[in-house]
Amino acid sequence: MAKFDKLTPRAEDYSKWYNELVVKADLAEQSAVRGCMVIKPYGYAIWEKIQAELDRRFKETGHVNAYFPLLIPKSFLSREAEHVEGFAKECAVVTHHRLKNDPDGKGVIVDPDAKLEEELIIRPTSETIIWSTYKNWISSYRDLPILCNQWANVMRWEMRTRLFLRTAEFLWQEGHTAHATKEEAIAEAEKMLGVYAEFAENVMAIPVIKGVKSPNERFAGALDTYCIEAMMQDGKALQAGTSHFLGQNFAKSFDVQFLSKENKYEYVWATSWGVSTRLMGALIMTHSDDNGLVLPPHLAPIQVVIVPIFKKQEDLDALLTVLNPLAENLKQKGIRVKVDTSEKQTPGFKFADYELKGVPVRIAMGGRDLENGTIEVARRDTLTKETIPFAGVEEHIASLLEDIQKNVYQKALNFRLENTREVNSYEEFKEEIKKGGFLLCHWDGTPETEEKIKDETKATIRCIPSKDNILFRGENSIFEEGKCMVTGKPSKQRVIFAIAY
RNA sequence: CGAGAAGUAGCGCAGUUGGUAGCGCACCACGUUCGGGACGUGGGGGUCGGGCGUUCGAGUCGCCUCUUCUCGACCA
Repeated sequence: MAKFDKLTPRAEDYSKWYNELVVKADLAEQSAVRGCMVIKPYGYAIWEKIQAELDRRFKETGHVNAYFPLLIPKSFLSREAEHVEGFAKECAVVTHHRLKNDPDGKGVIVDPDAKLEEELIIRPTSETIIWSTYKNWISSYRDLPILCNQWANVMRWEMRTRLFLRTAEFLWQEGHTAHATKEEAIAEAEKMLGVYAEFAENVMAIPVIKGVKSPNERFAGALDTYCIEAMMQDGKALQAGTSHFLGQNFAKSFDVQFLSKENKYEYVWATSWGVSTRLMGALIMTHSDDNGLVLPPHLAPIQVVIVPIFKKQEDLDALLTVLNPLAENLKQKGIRVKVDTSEKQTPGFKFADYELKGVPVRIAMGGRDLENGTIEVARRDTLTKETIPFAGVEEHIASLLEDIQKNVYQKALNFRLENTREVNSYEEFKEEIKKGGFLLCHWDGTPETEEKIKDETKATIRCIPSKDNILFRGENSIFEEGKCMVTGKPSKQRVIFAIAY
């Protein structure tokens, strides 16, 4: 046995485990630029699956893709007061448009003569540039609604970054819609939250809680922020997606009005919604184990890897006479298969490596199997393997993939349910929050109380959950009225507190 | 921005009192291996983050500087 670096176990150092896994599973790495990551082909393949699945859902709900510029005039950002307040501290600014040779002869310097008339900021989000554009697109109620999405990169100059979870530059999609009525805009924001939740659960196998953000956690410039929240294996919460009802804030800031059927000018109602490469972090921290990544089959770039075990070329040739048709049959069923015939590594290395990369199903076949008409099938989620008859293995694999998809979801849901509890006093809360997980508590609805809790315990309100969530097993009093655990004032329902990423 | 740590081969690291820059992995060649991270032999690869200084001589000592990581602060 050769020496090789095993992952740091989760129990030893969760944060270290995550960092190592991202790099060793070939998902991403640090780049030469602080805070910016290189997403490697394997990681990007997963992101492409995420994109494809989401994009299809956006189209199905009537949205179209467009592209707006990377650079935003500085003055645009300040049009909406809360918006600028939220983002100003983390904007990269373009001030010049030319370099020139350093007179010292060492490299280049910024040409002071090339200073921009108006400085440009690299988008931290695109509401302002989009609403300045929508002004030109909208004049009548007949122009509405506008249902645009864009796939783009954005930049937020974060102090501390972590691959996928918080990077200075990240990839995302941002939907920006314009509506004639408040009701329609709210319905849109809620609909897209539903799309995110369905996608997270069915494709990513991540159970999420749908809810509304408290005022403290609301998007800068929104009237309401809806969100899906997930629980990571260390008991911390991760916001996996948000959808905002923006009211008429941006329409007023950019003077976007339409003439109604009644021939009256009205301001347009807006929403925006987005998910980012942070979902990759959620994916990793929801399912993976000490052996590496665990991918839900619906997202895995390789769903089934076939590893022939051979000594000589003729052994491989013999195996391939059955394995190539098998791979072909699986492809016919729409299954993503790789046959790894490389001689560069031994089978044992390949087994460990595909485990590290989270491939859901591994098939191995050697000379012995060939004689016996059997094949070895191993599943990544349970780390179990079985030797089964070769005949009819395709059907077995197809249903196995579905089993794995369901199992990883169920496992994550069970974990969340086991780590969600009701807490009634602030004293109890201070103790319980140290153990991690979601705490369901009564809160008086004031930012002051939330702030106090945050200062004293680091926990924040992740969301005010809506009723269509599985939050708890059995009896609970989540949606009953009660008294705030801190102030004793009345509370309409319990909210979710947690330490968040 | 505060505290700590670290920059030496592609990666991970060692380098004692200042004296010709090394190890493991990876890479290349050949051979043996191959059912859970194989092995042997041979080979290629370096501006020791950068600058200045001390010294006959600096990876090593001093000063300056740049960068990265971890933990805080910050994070709509």
